[in-house]
Amino acid sequence: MLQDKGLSESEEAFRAPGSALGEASASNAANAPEPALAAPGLSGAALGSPPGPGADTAAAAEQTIENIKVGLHEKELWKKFHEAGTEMIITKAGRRMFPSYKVKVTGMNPKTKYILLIDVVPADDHRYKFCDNKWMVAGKAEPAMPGRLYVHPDSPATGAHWMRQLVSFQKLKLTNNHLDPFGHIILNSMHKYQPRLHIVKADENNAFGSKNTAFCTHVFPETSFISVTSYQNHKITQLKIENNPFAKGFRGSDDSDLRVARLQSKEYPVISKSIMRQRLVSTQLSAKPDVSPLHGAHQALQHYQYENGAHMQFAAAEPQDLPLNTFPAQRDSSLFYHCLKRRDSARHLDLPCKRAYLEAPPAVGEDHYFRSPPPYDQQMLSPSYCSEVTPREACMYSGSGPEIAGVSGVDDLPPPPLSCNMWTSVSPYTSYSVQTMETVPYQSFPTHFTATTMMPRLPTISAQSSQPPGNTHFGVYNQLAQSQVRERGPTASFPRERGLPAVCERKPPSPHLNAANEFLYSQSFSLSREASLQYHSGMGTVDNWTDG
DNA sequence: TCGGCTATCACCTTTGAATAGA
DNA sequence: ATCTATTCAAAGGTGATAGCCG
Repeated sequence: MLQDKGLSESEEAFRAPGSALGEASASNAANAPEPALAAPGLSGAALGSPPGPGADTAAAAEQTIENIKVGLHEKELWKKFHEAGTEMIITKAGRRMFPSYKVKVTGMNPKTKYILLIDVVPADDHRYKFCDNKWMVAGKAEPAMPGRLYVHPDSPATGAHWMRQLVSFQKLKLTNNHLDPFGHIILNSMHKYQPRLHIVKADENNAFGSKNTAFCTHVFPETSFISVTSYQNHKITQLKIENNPFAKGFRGSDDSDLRVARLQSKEYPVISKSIMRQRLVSTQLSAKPDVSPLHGAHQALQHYQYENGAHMQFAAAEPQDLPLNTFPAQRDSSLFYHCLKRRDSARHLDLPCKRAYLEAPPAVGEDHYFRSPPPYDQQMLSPSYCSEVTPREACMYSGSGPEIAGVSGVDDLPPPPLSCNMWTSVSPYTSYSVQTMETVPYQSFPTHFTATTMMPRLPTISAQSSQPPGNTHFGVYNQLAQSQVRERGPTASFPRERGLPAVCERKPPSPHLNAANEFLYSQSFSLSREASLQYHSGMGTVDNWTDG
């Protein structure tokens, strides 16, 4: 839970132009249900605090999803980690991210309901090793893990709700357990990943996967990280210890070492035996040939069939012998990556092992997986498309009924609970190309930017199966795991908001929880793969959704 | 042999219930 | 009777460490 101090700092910073909160925003109208007349930019009321009741009507008429701006909380902290090469521990039981992913959202329609979710996609197709105090490519990436989404527990909620306070994803957990039953995001160790925030509109005209679903995607390059099972870079270890309150127990004597080291102008202070050991290990590693021992072992997995995998590639990244911070530090943190129609749908891999896993998950049936993302149109990259209003398609899970979509008609009631975690599917590695907008939209789009999808890991298990095109299947797995129950279960009452109530993290227990969970667990969806779509500044809508 | 993974540990924060006081 | 503040124990998160495993 974020401390009051942190929140106030955050909001203060957010109100300031060019503040430490990186912002990302979409522009250009695209969504049919809303008039596409919004002027770019935000009103003052939209910044920092939700508009008052009087402003709602006007705001509702003008605010479209492309006007949504997202600021990364604790951007400076993220930058610190990024510059050192962020590492995130992954464990079998799941480990939280630190820094945690928290954002400030503005520009939403206060009365429209939105779903906020995060996915974590591979930043490239390499496996890394830490050698000579830096990360180096150690081979080809292992097959991607089952793609999962972390849906914010408050979803769906009104724009006013999201804008009222920081939106915290601090309970998101990362795991390396391929059979993880808790809905944590599954990653491969020693791989580089990029978290992405998706905002999906969920009003009655845009009900969670229905036609014209609008969404936008926000990526903060400084939140990229390499997943590890134990820290490799002692600098990261120290940053974690210094900044993570849970690790306060490891401060102590090291602090004196740090002070001494600073006095001695050492770049890397001598901290502890473990750090010394790490250095020795790193030194030893540096003498090893740059070969991934697992590479060969996973060759067989490269046959997994898939399609519609996202293509995303950080243009500035040099895969060879790079420190983690391959994103230029000077780059605007609010880079916005366009979601594009995938052009190269013929790119397939056949991975029997992975497929077998996906088709027979331990606790979830096949129907609970996303199977296919919609295609994306690369042409959306062209500025000439920006003002067009054409059918769009988003690869988004869908729900049937207002309960899940949050279309209750009573905006200010607590939104019905939605599972925090869902199975999506896995599209094994493809390459990725990334569209970066920085602060000058629609310029300098690299030509290699072929395609991205909002859910690049949407599975395509049945891509070449008997399932006809246009009827690909989306499945949703709901996390019913004890962790989630514990986090949001009936015992998680709210006698009062201790500490900070200003973070969208906890919500009162709801009697609808089980129903929603069951719904999500059992529902499966499909969407037309042939539907055309266009993305405007990372926003898309869904056409031709069909319930499975 | 070695790099990566896992279980376990001590330490710390967070959380929520219980209690006391206003 | 209600609300607020304080206390405390349990739960949970952290990095460190040793040992296992492929």
